Amino acid sequence: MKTFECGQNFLFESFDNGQTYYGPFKDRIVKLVQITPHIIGIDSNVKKNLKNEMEIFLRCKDDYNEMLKVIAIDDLMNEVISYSKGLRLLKQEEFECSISYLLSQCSNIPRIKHHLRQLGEIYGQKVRYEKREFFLFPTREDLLDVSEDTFRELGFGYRAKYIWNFINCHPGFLLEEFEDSEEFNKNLQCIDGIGKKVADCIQLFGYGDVTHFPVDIWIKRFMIQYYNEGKKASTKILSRLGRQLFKNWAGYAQEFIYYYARKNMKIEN
DNA sequence: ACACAGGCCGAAT
DNA sequence: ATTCGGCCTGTG
Repeated sequence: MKTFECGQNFLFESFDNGQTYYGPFKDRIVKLVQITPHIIGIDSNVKKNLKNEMEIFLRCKDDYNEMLKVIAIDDLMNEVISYSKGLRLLKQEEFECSISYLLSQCSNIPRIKHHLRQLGEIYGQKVRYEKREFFLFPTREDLLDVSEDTFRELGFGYRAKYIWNFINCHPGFLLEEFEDSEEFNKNLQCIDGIGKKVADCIQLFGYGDVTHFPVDIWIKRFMIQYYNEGKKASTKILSRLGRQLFKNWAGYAQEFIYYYARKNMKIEN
């Protein structure tokens, strides 16, 4: 399932080469099965309100075809789309998402997954589901008593301070709502350890604001090569460019491009 | 063994 | 407004 192979979520995993994925979502373990290219089967150890929760998680209300039309701005994007089509953007749980992207900086996917799994195994609730053992991701409250040193011992390195600070110094953060998308973005960047890229990711994947266009190293390579005549540009500039090109669906374009770029672009510079 | 990661921060241009 | 070194440490 492309949705879980494009680096937006770190805790869902497949046990059968990609037909079925299991992972934590809020208070439960969810199973998603690709039945046909267009149909996803859903199950969970907690059935209550499952359909509604999954419609939000999988962003079922988005007009996928409309989105495709808007981001198909040229031949290149048509190629990207035909390669990445089927991928769904997720609207993840806010706290887990924030911690994930705070940990992601200057790291790599296997390591990020390892760190997040450790948090689950130590501080999250254990759940048995279909004869397997899973762990929910801890809530902010679950992590209030954990010291910065402990996070360091888990291998977070200099990110330990960011994580501790986020948990302990921004208790109201998740509840805050901002009318203005830009204002929220700036407020996120005021938090220690959150810069432009991480703020964009949290806003896009955690708060469901698909107008944002996070620029990581892969997006940067792609954008510079194809939409900036090979000239260097800052992530800030490229993020703005992405939003100009792909309008209100920039977040989808970003994930489509990411999936495409990781598989198809050679590493240069 | 030893650079290098899906950045951020602060200081110095 | 842009560039640069340092930050931690698991992974390749």
